[in-house]
Amino acid sequence: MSWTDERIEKLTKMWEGGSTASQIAEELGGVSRNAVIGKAHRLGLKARPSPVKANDKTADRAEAAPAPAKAAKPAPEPAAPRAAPAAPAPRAAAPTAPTPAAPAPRAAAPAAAVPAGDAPAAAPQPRIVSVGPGGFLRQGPGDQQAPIPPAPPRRLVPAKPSPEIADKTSLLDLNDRICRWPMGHPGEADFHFCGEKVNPGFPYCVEHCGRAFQAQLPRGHRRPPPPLPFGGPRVR
DNA sequence: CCCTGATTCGC
DNA sequence: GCGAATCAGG
Repeated sequence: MSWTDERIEKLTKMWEGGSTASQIAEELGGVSRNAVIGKAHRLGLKARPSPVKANDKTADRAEAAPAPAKAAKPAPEPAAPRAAPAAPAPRAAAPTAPTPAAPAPRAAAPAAAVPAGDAPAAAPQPRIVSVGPGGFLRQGPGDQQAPIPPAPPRRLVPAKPSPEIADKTSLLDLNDRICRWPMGHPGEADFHFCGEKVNPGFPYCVEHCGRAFQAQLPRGHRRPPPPLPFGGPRVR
């Protein structure tokens, strides 16, 4: 697969929307998670909370002697790696949380680059109450402007499996007082459980206890095994 | 182990 | 430019 404009667009959209690289890769199809990340970086749209990049400890005091015991590898010159990434904003450590780029007062275009080095004026920033999942900003009820990155498009799942089993005993309905004898095949839409009142002391109702527990007959008098509750192993 | 994103580097 | 391999934190 190649990176067509459409695919790039989708990647960009999902990436900025907060989808994980895996989700994006799955959605696009034909590409791996790594491919998505690599492409995203090449496109210049990086910058999302990375689980591994949270490092930012101020150097600490009372910590001198212990040997670093690190860098078992090449450890080349710290400077001059590869293509010098135009480090845009080496701004001093901001005391506040690293919230997403403050919405520009004018052009609301979510530009990837934030070269604005020094903006002394405190722009009419919306009052940020909290940061929701995906990094979008919650605002106070009085604030007008809608949150610009709207809720990230997460994958949706149906609230209910299907109306067919709505009145049937599902896995979640099981307790130790109702018969858990399976009806149908697991994985199928109408799979459910017996749901009858249990035979006290047993996990099944009286009827299914009769199926589950059978007297051991003397050798030579065994009957062929009863049909398995699931109808036997299924072949896919 | 699983997940995540970041980085490297041969192609 | 691409992406597998690798790294490293959660």
